[in-house]
Amino acid sequence: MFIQIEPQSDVPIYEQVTRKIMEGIARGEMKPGDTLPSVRNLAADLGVNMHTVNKSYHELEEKGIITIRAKSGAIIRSAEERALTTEQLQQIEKNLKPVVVEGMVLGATAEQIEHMIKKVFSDLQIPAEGV
Amino acid sequence: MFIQIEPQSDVPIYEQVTRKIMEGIARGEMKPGDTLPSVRNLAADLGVNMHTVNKSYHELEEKGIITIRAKSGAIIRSAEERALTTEQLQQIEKNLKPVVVEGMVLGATAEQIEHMIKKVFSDLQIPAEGV
DNA sequence: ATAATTGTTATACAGATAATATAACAAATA
DNA sequence: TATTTGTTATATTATCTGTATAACAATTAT
Repeated sequence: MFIQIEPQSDVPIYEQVTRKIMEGIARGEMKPGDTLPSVRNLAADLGVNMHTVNKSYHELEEKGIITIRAKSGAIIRSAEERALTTEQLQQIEKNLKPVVVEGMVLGATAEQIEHMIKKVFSDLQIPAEGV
Repeated sequence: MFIQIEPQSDVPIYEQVTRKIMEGIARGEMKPGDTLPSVRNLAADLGVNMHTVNKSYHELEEKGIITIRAKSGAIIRSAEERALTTEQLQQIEKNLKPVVVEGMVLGATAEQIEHMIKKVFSDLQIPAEGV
């Protein structure tokens, strides 16, 4: 697997793994139905402990992104299976708020921030509406 | 001061304080040149330790939002003093990315996310361009 | 000038989190 | 049947979070 970890980051390793996998899915490198590598294999690839990867997988499951089949493996859920709930929308907004507020206070305009979001989308090669 | 803390949140107290102060500035409740309450006073108001508030203030200073005058007090920097640097823009984008990616993977569109950002702006009663 | 306030620094402590290290278990798979 | 899988358990180390005191020196108020 293609994941690269920054050991001295302030972001915990398990969180980095979670994000990288989400990025992989967003990029389309991993598709619904695909099986994630076993926690032992991925841990060995990254040079980290099994439990660290296991924690990531459970975080992804809690977010509704994957399904863990006990003693079998983890598969990526399809878009239908993970239909966006209002709770999830609220959670996204909750996560978004402090970042946007900080940008505002530093002097960024709504246009600048919206531009960044389009950039994130385009960097992941997912066409955003009207771009 | 008007800050309310959630003791059992997964967000550290010092981070909550930092965010609430940024919100206050974004709302215009606190303006550039204004003095923040002393770390001891605010800590007493919130019922937390002095060092916890002190950590928030230093985080705000590191972000370029306030200036701490040693043994005197902390004042909010003006928009001119904190002119948005490219590094700060990159930092905002860096903070924005994982949140946006998660939204994408969960099925949110760029339009939905942009709408949330406009909502954050409007909730803080700061008019966003073209809204 | 004196007293109070301020951020700073230092030390110590307790609790939670992060990460690693082994190990064994039971179900699923080869 | 043997291997692989996630699960569970225990233990250890390090870092982070938060509190608790205390003293210091500069600023500010009286």
